[in-house]
Amino acid sequence: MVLSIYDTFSRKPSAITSINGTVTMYCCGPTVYRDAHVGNLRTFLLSDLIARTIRLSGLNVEMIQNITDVGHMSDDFQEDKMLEQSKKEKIDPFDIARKYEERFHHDLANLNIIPAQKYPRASESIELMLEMISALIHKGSAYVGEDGTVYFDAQSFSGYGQISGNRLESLKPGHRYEYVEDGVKKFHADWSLWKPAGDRKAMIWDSPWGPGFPGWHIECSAMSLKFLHGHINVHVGGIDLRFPHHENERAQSNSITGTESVDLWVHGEHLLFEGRKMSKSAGNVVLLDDVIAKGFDPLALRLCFLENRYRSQMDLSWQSISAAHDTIKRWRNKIATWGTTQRIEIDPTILAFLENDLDTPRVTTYLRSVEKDNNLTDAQKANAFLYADQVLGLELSRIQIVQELTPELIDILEQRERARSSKNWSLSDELRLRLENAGLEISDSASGQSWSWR
RNA sequence: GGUGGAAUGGCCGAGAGGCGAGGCAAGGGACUGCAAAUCCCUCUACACGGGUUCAAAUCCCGUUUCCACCUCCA
Repeated sequence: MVLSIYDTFSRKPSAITSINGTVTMYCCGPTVYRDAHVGNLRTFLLSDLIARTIRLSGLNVEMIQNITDVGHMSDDFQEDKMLEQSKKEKIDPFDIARKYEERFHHDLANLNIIPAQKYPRASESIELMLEMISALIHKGSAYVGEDGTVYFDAQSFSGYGQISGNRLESLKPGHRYEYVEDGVKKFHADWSLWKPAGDRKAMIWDSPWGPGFPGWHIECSAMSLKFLHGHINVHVGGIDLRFPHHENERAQSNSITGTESVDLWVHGEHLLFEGRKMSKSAGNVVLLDDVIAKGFDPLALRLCFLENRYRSQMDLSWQSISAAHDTIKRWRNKIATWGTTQRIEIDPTILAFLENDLDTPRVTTYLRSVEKDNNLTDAQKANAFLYADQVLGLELSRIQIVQELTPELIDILEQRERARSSKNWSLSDELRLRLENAGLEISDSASGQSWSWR
């Protein structure tokens, strides 16, 4: 069996395809003009879960994730997001890109996401895009407007709208915003592949149509086809990219290859915080560093995500992160006492849950029942947890990290030991409170006090 | 207006037509000098109105409310 996952295009779960035992995967990556918030990270985690499950089924994965560092226009200011942030921080736009790109990788590592094989940058793939734009013009799928902008001709692609369910006619009004007819496009749904530089001085490149910069959608078509050898088995991204980004990407790629370039379109639903989509304007943005700063294991966030279906909107709260933090800690402690096995046996139940559209909530529920089942041996329990952890990625076999105690804390611990042996309970309780405020957990037993970090 | 989803107890959330997942919080108990941790127990819900069926949270029709997307977005 292999992973079967919900395909937005066909609107039903479909078995993952592969070529000679390898699944090619493309994941829409970040625009590196700011930190990724935990909602962004939920989508990046989805790619990781897919890749890990595919490997558990015995197939290889070749995975690419792009870094958008040019051409992503901001609607508010009609300016490139990179350049906008560059002005704000008063540093070179490429330095902005490298800064947030590094932080993106840092976040992925903290969430125990296995890196892709390659993270191609849009700014380093301009040649690829220029080639593709020329090819699209040559095929009659694109045209050069009077202002020097190269547009994709939406009507040239008959399947336009099949991913999102939108129809070209229905899109006409441009309902959300006051629609401004710019008069250069031939058709309202056409989009730009290459834009002339105009007044712009930074992040521009020469092209057959004069100096300028690429449109946002073309980078994914160019990089996915190039780096995944012309065909993508699985394409992953957030639900909001379904339209227009993926719709446009599909039109571009298919016009080039003349076939269906992507087998499966997988979309992750949004994360809500306090019942609303996490966004800057709503003021409810949470970063992974915020989670860590509150003393939570970043993998507690990972567990929170795993306990919800990737296709459901989920509402995150500090309470649920805290609960997940405690659960991971308990599991690690128990596994340490059960003993880790040398060889992990396949657990068909867990594998079946995962291969059934990444049903991670069922896996975690199953693990909780294994945890409580008195008919299982410790070795059997450990095996189930460690087998699942190959995909869950919660580092359940990790021994608690022992941080150095400060001399002050050591002193308080010794004082408390003495207070306890002389049965000075009020002093003992006071000292315990001080230790707990410093982030320790104290437990007393017949053999004396012991401590651990929260 | 178009498009894609959703509605389950104090909260979060699985649900396959057929004895009410699970978690968190809360309350009670065991253990403890007291706690913490751990373990045991308790708390019986499916938006509304119809329909199909021996049987509906689940299927069908309608209604209401909510979220998201409609050329910024993970």
